[in-house]
Amino acid sequence: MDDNLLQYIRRYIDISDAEFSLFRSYLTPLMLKKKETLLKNGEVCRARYFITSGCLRLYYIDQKGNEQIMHFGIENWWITNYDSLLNNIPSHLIIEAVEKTQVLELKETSLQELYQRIPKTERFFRIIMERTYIATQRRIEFMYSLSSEEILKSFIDANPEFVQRVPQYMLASYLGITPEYLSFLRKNP
Amino acid sequence: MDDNLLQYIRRYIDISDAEFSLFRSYLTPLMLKKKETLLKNGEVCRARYFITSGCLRLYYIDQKGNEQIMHFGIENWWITNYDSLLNNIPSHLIIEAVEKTQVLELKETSLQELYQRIPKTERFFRIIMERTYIATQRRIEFMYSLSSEEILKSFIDANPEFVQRVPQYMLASYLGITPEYLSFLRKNP
DNA sequence: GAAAAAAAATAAGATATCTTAAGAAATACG
DNA sequence: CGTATTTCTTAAGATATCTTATTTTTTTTC
Repeated sequence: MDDNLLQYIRRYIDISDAEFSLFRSYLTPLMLKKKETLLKNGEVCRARYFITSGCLRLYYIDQKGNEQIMHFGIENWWITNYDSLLNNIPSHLIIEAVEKTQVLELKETSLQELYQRIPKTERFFRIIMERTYIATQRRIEFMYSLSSEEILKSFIDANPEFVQRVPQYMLASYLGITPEYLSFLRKNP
Repeated sequence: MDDNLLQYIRRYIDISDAEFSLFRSYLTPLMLKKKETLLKNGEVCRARYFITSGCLRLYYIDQKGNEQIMHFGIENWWITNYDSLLNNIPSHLIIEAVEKTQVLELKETSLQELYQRIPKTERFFRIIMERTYIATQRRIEFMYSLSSEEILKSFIDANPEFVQRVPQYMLASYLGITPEYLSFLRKNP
């Protein structure tokens, strides 16, 4: 688990073993059962979570009472509600385990301290943020230019193993279509 | 112009006048006429641009040959193609002036140097990236949960002055609808 | 200031996607 | 293991949005 994280960090910055130990000491492992939540509706988000195993989803309940999934998080991804975390506002987004999931919690207060003690972590989180943003941009472009059928097809092609892990109705929500229509699209190829 | 930039930076980090001068020396002012481009299809993006006046749009041409606008940039916003810039890949996104526009160009090579010379600039750009990401997240949530009619209405309500500045067909593209449908929606309130 | 070009409006018909409702299949649970 | 709950499928009818084509209005250009 720690090895994964270390490798992950070293993809982006040089960090000594001692520095990593310090970094690691700011992280708290949490184990979540399926359907347990990390962040509830109305709570202010106070931490980021690095997923070491399992799968989380970040979603909200819309006016009509439907769950709308913004994105999923899997192994080696950070997940949080940045808007709530950085602007100190209550979250209407919910972070919940899709399956049994292990995360490392990094409290935002700890992170600010970490930035002081190991300045290069600021670079690390800048890079993470850049990459997260780029992923989102690509996704928007995708959704803008493809029909639902094409979006579904290319998502399944790109993430065949992941598609097996989540219920189809969650996939439909993530892709912005109804489960019924997803079912229809799968049947009529 | 420089004052605007200085104020803007000081919203996020403490920076001395001397440091700001140094920062400023890495920026090159460019003046764009309407329809001039900062980034062409197929080019690798090498810089970020801080808009001091005017308006730019970032868009691509989809399979059907339609322009698809990803977003606009106005005064006091940074604009670039992060995917191309940071991954050194050719851009299929185009950055073009919607009206006469003045920008300050920050080459990526200069920025890397700046990170070394004034480490706190790393913090500044981390924060910019976070805020940019949050804006995008909010937008996705918006587009997921509202009908075209609601999206249009709330965009116009939130940005009445901006709506006057860009042609309607660009607004339609940005909001993900056809110009004809936008026209229809305006007529049938 | 007139001609050309670009942008916006209108409207009819086409299509993608949603809604509703019911039954079938799969999974979780005691 | 059998019942309860959740998830998935199917299909018909409804609706939002697009397409195409034409006309009108506005803006640009010489």
